[in-house]
Amino acid sequence: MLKMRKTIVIYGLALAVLTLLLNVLEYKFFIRDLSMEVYMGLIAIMFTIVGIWVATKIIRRKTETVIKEVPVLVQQSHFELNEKELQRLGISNREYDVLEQMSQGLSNQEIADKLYVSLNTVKTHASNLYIKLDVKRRTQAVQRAKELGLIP
Amino acid sequence: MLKMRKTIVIYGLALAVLTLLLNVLEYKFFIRDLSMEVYMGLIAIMFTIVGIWVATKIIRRKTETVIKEVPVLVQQSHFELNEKELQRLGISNREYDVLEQMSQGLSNQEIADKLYVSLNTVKTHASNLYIKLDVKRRTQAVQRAKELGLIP
DNA sequence: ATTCTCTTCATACTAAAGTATGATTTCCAG
DNA sequence: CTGGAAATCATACTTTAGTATGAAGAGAAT
Repeated sequence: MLKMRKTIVIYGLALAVLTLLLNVLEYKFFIRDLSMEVYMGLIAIMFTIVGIWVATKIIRRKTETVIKEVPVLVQQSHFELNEKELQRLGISNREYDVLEQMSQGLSNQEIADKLYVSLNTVKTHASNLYIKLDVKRRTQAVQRAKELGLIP
Repeated sequence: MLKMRKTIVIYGLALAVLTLLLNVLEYKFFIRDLSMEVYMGLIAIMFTIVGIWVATKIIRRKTETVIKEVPVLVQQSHFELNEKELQRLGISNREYDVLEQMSQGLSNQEIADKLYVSLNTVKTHASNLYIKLDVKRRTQAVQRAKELGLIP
């Protein structure tokens, strides 16, 4: 609002200066000889320019901010482990580790290497997992685990 | 640019109308009696308003577009098959059938029974799939296929 | 007509997965 | 301190998965 007042002051001054200028021109160069239409046209154009200038001064600060909401697909960033299900099914820590690696598509041997245990150990954990998840194969285990929110 | 031309036309018309109006006023109501300053002031104010109007018409198009990225969790509720990938990888119809059943956690034998083909046929399709998907195991194949949008 | 892909299937393997059982150690709770 | 769960591993075995190779019919494309 402070700037508004400033704009009005500037506008008033500009008007005064132009009026003076026109008066000076009027008496010094006999512009009165020109037809009224041309005279008015000049003033009109001048003040249209002034108007545009004023408008830009005012409106520049009132730029319409169009907030365009662009939907961004987020790949499952919100996974939260369903610990209740884990407990309910009685899945142990190590079994869960194996399940995780399984869901990454690793073979039993690769899981064994990653977890620093023997192949047989992984097989045992896997077998126990299948019983607890009530499935027969690892592909089903991964499917079921995802359904139950045990893995992302 | 089309809109610019339209604005100019409107402006020209407005100027003409106002000039005419002033001429009519001039001869009918003896406005000439008013001092030149007041007369000019009125014209100035009028055309300042016109200028502002023109300016708003022009400037309104300078809207600041703030692109706000809204994260949208897509729970893959509506799956749309990525046929381009299927073609790119050269996966045949039958191979895709096997892939689908595979992702359901079925064994090769179960898939064979479901598709009314022999176990060996399923194995062949599976093997070819692994080559095309560049994976080694069915678990990885399912994973990869999901990433590529081949299966839900 | 013949080349090519898809589909089917077989045989013969190798590799991996999965089951069953038992043993050992560690660690926690009753 | 002791019974039980958890974790580890082994041996032995069965079942599935996966590879390699070849073959043959069907249909589309050239």
